[in-house]
Amino acid sequence: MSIEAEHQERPLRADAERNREKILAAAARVFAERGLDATLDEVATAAAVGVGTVYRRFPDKDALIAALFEDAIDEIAGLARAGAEHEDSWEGLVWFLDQALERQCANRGLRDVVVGSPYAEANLEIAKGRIAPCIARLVERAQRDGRLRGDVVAADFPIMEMMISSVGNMTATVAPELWRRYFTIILDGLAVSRTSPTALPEVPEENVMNEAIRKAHGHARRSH
Amino acid sequence: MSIEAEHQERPLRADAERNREKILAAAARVFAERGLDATLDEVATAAAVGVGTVYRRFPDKDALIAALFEDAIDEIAGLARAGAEHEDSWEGLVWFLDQALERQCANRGLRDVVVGSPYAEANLEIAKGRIAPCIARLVERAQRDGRLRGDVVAADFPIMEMMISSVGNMTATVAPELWRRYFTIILDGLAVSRTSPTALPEVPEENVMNEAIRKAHGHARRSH
DNA sequence: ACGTAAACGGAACGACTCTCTCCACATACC
DNA sequence: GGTATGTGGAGAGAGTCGTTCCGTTTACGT
Repeated sequence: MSIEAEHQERPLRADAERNREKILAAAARVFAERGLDATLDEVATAAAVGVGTVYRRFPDKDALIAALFEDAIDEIAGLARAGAEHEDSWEGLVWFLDQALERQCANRGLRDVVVGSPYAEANLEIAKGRIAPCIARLVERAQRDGRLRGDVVAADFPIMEMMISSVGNMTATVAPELWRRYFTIILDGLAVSRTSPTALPEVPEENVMNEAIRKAHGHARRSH
Repeated sequence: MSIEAEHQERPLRADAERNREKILAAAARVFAERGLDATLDEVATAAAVGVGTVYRRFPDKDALIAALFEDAIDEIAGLARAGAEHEDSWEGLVWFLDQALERQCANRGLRDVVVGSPYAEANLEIAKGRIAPCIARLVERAQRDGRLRGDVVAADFPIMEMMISSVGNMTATVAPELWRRYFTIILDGLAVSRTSPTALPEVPEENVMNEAIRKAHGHARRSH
């Protein structure tokens, strides 16, 4: 109709482009640490920018979140496909879970997206849909090879991931690798048979729980 | 000093006592379903009583929560002691975990208390302190008997409990027994050795996760 | 029966929180 | 140097939730 069918909007002014990048970087940091509940004011402050600037680049919070996490979700789907190419089916599955968990445990925002926060739900469910079939293939192959117990089902895996990443996120600041203990225990439970347990990494301090709880309340305090 | 040293305050008027009970019952129901974030207005409505009445009986929200959960926490400590009396140390441990999880998975409020919500923290930490040593004894005994893998530690158990109960609470309305699958898998991972996996209960529907997520957003929706 | 202390309901208060808008002011680019 | 573009951040607007207050009702002793 008008001038030309150029969906490409005119390039941003140099400073605007610079700020856009600062915002994305800051948002990535803030959402990773605090989860998707973090305020856009926090993001703006972390980017050394005003909130208004954030809203000039991204129509609303959901759009910013979608822009940040669409790639991350596709990356996970890619990992699942890569795992399927491992010659050993069990190790392919374990490798995929390890990689996915590493990301979700280090990034509270990513976990929120995957587990399903109210944010950007609509914008990201198509992306999330791409993961399920990949996992299904990984699981079936490991079961055919007699390595993965036959009574688990593909749908169990997202649930176990969210279970493990709940530990990961809770203890992220206190003992960032602690989730691997429970991941190892679960893997030992998923194997068809084994003669002795796989060695566990990083013994937890007597009071990780308490410290994690204390820290968590620092940022999520109720009013009173 | 005065009239007499009767800490016992004069008995409540009949209707007041009746309401006190209605409030406690309603609070138990509401907190079990919605967790400690539930409003006192919700509790009052569920008790068919005004908020003012709740505040006449309990100085504040924390006091109500403490009144409700102090017993529940002591009960868990009791379960741990009971588990220690089982002749088979492994089965004693499993029995205790099962009992504790049954309670925490059916009761989101109890889980919040144990995992450490900001509510009534001060009021209940003494009660919580009674549990840890009981678990330690259970764990050590099962390890001495060579049934429980030696590289786990008592402090791992509260963490695994919170992991499993996170599934329990998330899927409570959709598939209330689903957590038992992951409990079983973890037990298989905790045993020193086994030749074949323990049968898993209740296969999850293809989309439990999604439904659970959808339901969860029903009650915890952000503003927008 | 009746008077009064006790209890009641629930509107409203106050103190937050968080998204998003608005506009006087600054800046990059032609 | 002129102007479209971009900026900051105060504050509007819509919540949420614990707690209080007080006009009304009710149980209970006399």
